[in-house]
Amino acid sequence: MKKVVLVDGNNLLFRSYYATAYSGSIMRNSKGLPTNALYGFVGMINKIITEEEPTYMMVAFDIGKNFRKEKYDFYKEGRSATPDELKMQMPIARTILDAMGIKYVELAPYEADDIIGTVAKIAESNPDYYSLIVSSDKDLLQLISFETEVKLLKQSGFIRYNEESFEKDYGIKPINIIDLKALMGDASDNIPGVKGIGEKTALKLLQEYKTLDGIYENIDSIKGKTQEKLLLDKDNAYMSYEIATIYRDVPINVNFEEFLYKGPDVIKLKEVYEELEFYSLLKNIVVEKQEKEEIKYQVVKDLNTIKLDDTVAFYLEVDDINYHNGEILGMGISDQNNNYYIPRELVNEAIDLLNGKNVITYDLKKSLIVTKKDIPCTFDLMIAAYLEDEDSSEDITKLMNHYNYECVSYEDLKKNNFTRIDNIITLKSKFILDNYQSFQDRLINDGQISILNNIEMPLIKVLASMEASGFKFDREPLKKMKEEITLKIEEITKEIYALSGEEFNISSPMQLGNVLWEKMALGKVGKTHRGYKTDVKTLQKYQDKHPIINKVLEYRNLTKLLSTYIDGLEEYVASDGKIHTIFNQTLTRTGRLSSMEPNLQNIPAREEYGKKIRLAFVPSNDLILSADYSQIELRILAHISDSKELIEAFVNDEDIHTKVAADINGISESEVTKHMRSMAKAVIFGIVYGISGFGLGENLNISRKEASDFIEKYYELYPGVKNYMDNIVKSAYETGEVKTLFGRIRKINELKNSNYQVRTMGERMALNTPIQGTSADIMKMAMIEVYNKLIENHLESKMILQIHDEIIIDAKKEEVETLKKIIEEAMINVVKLKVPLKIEINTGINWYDVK
DNA sequence: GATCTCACG
DNA sequence: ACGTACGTGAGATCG
Repeated sequence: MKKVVLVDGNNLLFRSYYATAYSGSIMRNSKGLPTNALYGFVGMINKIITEEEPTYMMVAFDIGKNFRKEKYDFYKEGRSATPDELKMQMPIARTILDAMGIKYVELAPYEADDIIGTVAKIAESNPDYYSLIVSSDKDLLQLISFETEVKLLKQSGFIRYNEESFEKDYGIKPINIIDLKALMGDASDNIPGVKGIGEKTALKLLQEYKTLDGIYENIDSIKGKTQEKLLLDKDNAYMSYEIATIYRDVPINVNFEEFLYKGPDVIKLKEVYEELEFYSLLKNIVVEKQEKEEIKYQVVKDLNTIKLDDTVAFYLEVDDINYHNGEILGMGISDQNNNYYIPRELVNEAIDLLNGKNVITYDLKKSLIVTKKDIPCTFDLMIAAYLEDEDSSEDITKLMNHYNYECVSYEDLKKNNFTRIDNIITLKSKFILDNYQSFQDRLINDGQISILNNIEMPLIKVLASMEASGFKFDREPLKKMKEEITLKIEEITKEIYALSGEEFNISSPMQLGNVLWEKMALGKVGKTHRGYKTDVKTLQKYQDKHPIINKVLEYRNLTKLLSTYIDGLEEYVASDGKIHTIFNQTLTRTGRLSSMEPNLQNIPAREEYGKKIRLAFVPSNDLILSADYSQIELRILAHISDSKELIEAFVNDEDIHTKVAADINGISESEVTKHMRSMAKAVIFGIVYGISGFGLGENLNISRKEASDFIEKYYELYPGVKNYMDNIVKSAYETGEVKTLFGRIRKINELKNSNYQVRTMGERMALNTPIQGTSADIMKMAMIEVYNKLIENHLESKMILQIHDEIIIDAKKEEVETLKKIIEEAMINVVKLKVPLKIEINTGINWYDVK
């Protein structure tokens, strides 16, 4: 017999909340998050598990609308609202259950009782199962049967009821709990029952007449006041009967294997407890030692002793996370039969042994940079893991730990001065060899193998070449700027102190907030966790209130330029006078690249003064050339939404923002003002992000109503877009993921979250990712093409940067014309959409001058 | 280490 | 009624 334990989750949460809440101050973690209900909840769940040792376990929750309430408003009326402190804990209870390895089920408009009733009913149809229901709610007693028991929780301890013990206690059959409720009502749920009949009378009646029907059939033999009351409230009695009946056919797919209790994911559980600061519970978690891979390897002294199979994995360790400054520590090579450790002095030669083999590694780009060699490699596990939504950080050990390879993290390895490096490196190459195949299979199965083979793998050496080339940096233009800014900051600081009447740290949002919004009372603004909001948008709202606001804005502007860009960038200038960024190819959730140490994708561009930072970015050849896609995301939107109007506009090379402005306002394009055009532009961008009326209103400083009307109008004019938005969200809910035009997948677990906010964010991701991701795919393919063409044509000009829809070339001036042709050809023809792609190319003697 | 702010597409 | 636009990285402050 297999035991199915069914738990009323809401009941447990309420019990544990109120068990401690009345005392006044409730338990919270250091961030102020209330945790009392969760702490009790976890305790109860643990107790259930140890006492009952379930084979299958499920926790049911109430969520959303409630069909009883929909039909009868008075149901549960008068109940005091669930306190916010408890509400906040509810979604976390789900997270805890996930980490505990316990399945939970919730489905509006049903209550937890109904879900439990449904599962118990299905369990009853399997002779192998018997069920135990855990709750303090007596309603659930109606579910008791030969195969189903109820553990009724009491203030302390519990009573365990089966058919027999229930009948002994109550003198009626379990199912007649419904009749009992129908008669006596339930004050806590506001079920009326028959006025004036309580538990005692009701039980006596049921013992005699068995059921509600029985009572009314024999109403004549019931005497006096009781008969009067029963007749008066007959309708109420039957209505109460209906409400009290647990609905046992909730439309859920019940697969008991999903309820199988296999114990917690200790790593996840630890994380959750740490967040909640459940230290006493943390002590009880035992992270089982993963089985240690015993690895045999030989330290290679002579490369001639190595004989490799056709398929080999290698892993190269470098002594700095930022590999541009790193030295090779050593290399591991694994094939089917052997693991070799190659000491650093032999690495360069050993790489030649890989020629002609099927070579697998983790983080090929790093190896290309540090060896400065062309390494043949067909499969980068780091990228495969990224595409499969697994750990793909620069530290391979995260992925290894996930697959039970015990391996010290890179951070700790470095702290220990890279001791035992030979053992660790060979373990890494062995791990790569052991696991690449399953990732390859997964990529083939989900259709992402072409993303790997045709986009990401060829892109690796393009990025490596860009990083290695670097962007030449001339400190000279910034020197004057730095002096100017430093002086100006001093000045403004004094002015701010004078205007506010006190000295404080202007860079501290907390102190600044207190001065502006409390002491000076310049406006009513929103709060953050720590104090008042002081961001640009908030400040701008009160710009005219007091001259100090503009001073603060200027202070912010200048300190940002100084610390992040002027001082910040200088630190990254290498001995060759260039800045070598690192492109992270396995980070963003949409498929875009990111750039770090330093980030060259966010160098000031929008504001004239900040833009002067770009004066320092100079060619190592003759010119900086920039090629950027015009409105690529909108063109992609036009394509994938198949919007007739948008496609036509792009095909005719119309100014899309002007066109939309004209359409929305019902005027001709020549009548569109600048203002109208920029409004339209904001609407269009908003749409791509999954905007709300509120959001657009905030952004454009117009009323929410006006903003909503704008959006509405847009949908009317471009029904294809609206249609796309609805469909993509719908399919994302069905499949839990979205894809780009080329099949790159993004899983969106947020859509399964029980929290409304998280879910709507998931919907916006679903909307935006195919657009942003497709654009990223296209740009990556174009870059590969440009790179290959540069080599084919033996050009000395180098691609050095990508900023999402733009590439930057360090150009030789005599190559500019050829470059323009090559780039245009590559970027425009990389894919055929229903709309043409369009690019713009500009050059300048430095990055600032590119126009 | 988390939070706030701000730079980019 | 909720809370309110997608994707990033970095510096300063705070606890």
